[in-house]
Amino acid sequence: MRSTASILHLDLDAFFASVEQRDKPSLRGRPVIVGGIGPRGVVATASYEARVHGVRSAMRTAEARARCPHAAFLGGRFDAYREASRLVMERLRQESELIEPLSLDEAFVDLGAGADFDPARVEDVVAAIRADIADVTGGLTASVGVASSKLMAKIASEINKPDGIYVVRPGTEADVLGPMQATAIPGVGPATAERLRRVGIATVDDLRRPSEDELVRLLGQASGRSLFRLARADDDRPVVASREAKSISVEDTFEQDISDRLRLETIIERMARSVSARLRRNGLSGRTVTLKMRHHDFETHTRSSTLPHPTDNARILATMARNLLAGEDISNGLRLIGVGVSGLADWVQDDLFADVEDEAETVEDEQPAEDPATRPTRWYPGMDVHHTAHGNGWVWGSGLGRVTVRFETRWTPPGPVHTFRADDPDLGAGHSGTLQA
DNA sequence: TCTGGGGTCCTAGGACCC
DNA sequence: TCTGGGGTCCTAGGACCC
Repeated sequence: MRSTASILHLDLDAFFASVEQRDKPSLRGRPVIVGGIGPRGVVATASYEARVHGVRSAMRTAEARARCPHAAFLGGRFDAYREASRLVMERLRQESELIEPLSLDEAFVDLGAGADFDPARVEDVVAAIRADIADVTGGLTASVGVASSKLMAKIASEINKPDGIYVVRPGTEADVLGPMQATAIPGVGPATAERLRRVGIATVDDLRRPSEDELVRLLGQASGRSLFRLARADDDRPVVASREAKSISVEDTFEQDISDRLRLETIIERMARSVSARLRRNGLSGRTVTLKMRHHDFETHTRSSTLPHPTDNARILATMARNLLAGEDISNGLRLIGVGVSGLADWVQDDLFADVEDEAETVEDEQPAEDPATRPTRWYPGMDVHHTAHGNGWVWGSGLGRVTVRFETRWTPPGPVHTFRADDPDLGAGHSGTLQA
């Protein structure tokens, strides 16, 4: 723990939903819910207008619909989120070269790594950052915490959320933290909270009573020791600029359980191609292939096997994953399957045999599935579209061979709605993103 | 029409080696 | 015909985060 408040944590408010409201003027001020649209979907982000009705992240979309039927339910446009995120991270990097992104909407910044940081001026620095972020992203707001450690900066950014800032004065960390629930400490989730509750620990102050050895007995070596220190706001973890990926994976929950082995194998092959493509795009290869299976009753198993040498070859990955499926009883059906690769190396072994076939595979990387049951919907709510006569808009809804589009963009007032045939040749996918024209 | 998708880290047991 | 300890790798599962 350093003596100055020079670690900043920034968290964009209701990020996915805010980007949607920015780009869809008719949704501004209205409840917006971004996440899985299907029968088994869950909420990724709810706008604050939806949170008023009790809608939360990770809630089933069906429950969110019941709580907030008048909300707009959107499938998500990750290209747009990535672009907004890139602009935010770029701005943070102007403040200090030492920034640690945690996800698209969150990052730590080590202000102390900047040469001329003046702790007395933090509030001004943060005000400038937030003004610039709103400027470059078209109005997105962020919540910011500044403190002498990562732990307290992250906790501080929650305090005045949304669109707020909180600076923890050095020396007051333990006092700020003490009265909070133990679950305020990142890493204390439902399971840990329940274990703590059973021994009468609810708040961080409670968490300071047991000895370190008692916490280790209760929670294990790593959690016990780290929680003993974090409860006292004792945290000297550095801001770390970039971390290398440890694994790459793809998974899919089916609308209905699948027990047909051939269909599952087809899906596995498609997933192996997708993982292979991502490995190649990043110049990586991996040794361990993991097949994840979630059964009809939600019981989840993984099976893995490890190659002597790393590969990025789609056929090898697919064969390994298919072999892992072979030993499993799937007669009651699977609700989810996933293919992952770990043991990553940032080099690719020369493959003496597969070069020719690889060329062909590269071409078919990430093609849509042939299987109608798993093919992505052509028109999903929220998706950007373009019509030759009406211009740019977004899909409001679709079904029964029709698609309804609202023609408006980030830079227009709320626009009109028109319905087309789903196969209307004048209608096509638009550019997800923030570039004008 | 219960319960996403993409990750990270930790634990624990067994194999194998020294 | 043993007895032990340490280290590393692999596999499986679980907690947690956004």
